[in-house]
Amino acid sequence: MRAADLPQVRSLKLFESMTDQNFEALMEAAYLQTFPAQLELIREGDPADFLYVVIEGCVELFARANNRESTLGMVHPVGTFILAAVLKDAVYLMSARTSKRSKVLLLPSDRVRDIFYKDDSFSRSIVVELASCYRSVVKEHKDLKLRTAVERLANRLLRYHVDQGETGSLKLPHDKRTLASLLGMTPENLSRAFGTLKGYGVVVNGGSVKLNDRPALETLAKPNALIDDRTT
Amino acid sequence: MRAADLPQVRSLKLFESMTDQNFEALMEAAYLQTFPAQLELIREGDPADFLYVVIEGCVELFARANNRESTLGMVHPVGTFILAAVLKDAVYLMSARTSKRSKVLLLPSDRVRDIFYKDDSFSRSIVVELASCYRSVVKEHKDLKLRTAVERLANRLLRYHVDQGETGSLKLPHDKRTLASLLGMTPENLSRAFGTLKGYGVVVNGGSVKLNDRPALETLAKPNALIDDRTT
DNA sequence: CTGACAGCTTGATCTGAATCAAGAAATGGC
DNA sequence: GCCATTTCTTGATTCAGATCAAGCTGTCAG
Repeated sequence: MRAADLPQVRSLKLFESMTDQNFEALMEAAYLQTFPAQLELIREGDPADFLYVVIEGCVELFARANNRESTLGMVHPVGTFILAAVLKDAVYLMSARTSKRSKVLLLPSDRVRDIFYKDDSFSRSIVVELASCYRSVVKEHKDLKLRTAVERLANRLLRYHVDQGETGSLKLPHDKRTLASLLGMTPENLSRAFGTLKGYGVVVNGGSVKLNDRPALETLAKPNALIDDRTT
Repeated sequence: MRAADLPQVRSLKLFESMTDQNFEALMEAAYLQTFPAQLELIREGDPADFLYVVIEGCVELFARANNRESTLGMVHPVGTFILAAVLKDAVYLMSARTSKRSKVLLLPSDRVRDIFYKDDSFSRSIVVELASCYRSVVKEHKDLKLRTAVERLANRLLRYHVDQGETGSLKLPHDKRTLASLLGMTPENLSRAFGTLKGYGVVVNGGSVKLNDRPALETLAKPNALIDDRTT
């Protein structure tokens, strides 16, 4: 990878406190690449050759089985994916594709494991990242098992709203097809769910959403820190 | 805790390669306790004061929201639970109760974090354990999103069958109520799902299940290593 | 043995969500 | 700008699974 890209990568939380020597050893074998939209980066079942870090753009994690496909998560800058597979030297459980043009850092997994065991600071960052990813999936799982489709959508809108600065309106960060799959429903059903939310002050216009009656929406959504909070 | 219990704990994979000194420091503040069935050990939302290790018995992990309750997992010996909350010093995302009389090891979480940072061998074991838990939840999530209720039950039966030595019959390890919740369905629907599986050679008698037509059951279940395999 | 109770099953019905089938609206290429 | 393609919405219908309501079965205390 090019030397000009190094400072940008070095400043990521994952790498900032590791030693220069180990950082160089890690980057020596790394690739920083820009991929077009809709490119399949990894396929579930393949051995975990690289750890991926999304630097710019957005990557969709998904899985297939029984002729069905489901979106399991969206990774935004700066986030990693398939960390557990790399640490365990196992196969990927999820596939990944870019959802828009994206800059992605690829770190060879044997190198990551080497330095994980050498560099205490790096291993701590990794563990925090891994624990966070773990808790995110648990929250997703609770969301799916304990809520109806409309409740999931309502809470998701409230989350995006907070992410985007609580201005009373928000932009959907993904197309509705993807959002539907992420929320565990069909696109048709997402449309209808938006219809239901009209009664709670939710006005949709393409990818723009206005929340005109937050109290009503929250009464419906019943947001729960143990499912919706991104930080803990 | 009593000195007599130490060797048993020391031999657990999580602790076997750490230094004596660190092991003693960890155990000094630990409790090894036996709890009766149906005792709530932790409640979601509480701060993670202890890391739990199930030594004997069985512990159910579950969560509540919106007047609904769902079983998220069952922990058998020797398994840990709420490791991520302990490492992140955050609140528990799940509640836990004993499903039968159980012997459980409680490790104060500040002590676990201290020694995690001091003892390389321990931290590696922890990371492997954490990565494994993470991958398990991802698999659960895929199971729920990509399969119907009958498919989930069929695959679960095949899993128990393998766990118990592929003798052609198996014992359900939990009562049907719990199994239903674990599989994301109601007890009534579990009954009906067993009814459907009769056509595939599945004969149920209380907690005993016979699989009389494995090929048919597998055709229905379409087991998938990336969802069902426990080891990778 | 008997009654009470929990756990499970079965049947009837209802409901949330998927599917099927058109349209409508946005998007992109030329 | 205009057509072609994709994305989204809307309506009709079907289906899986939840809920409601009895009934059944095994267990256990007395």
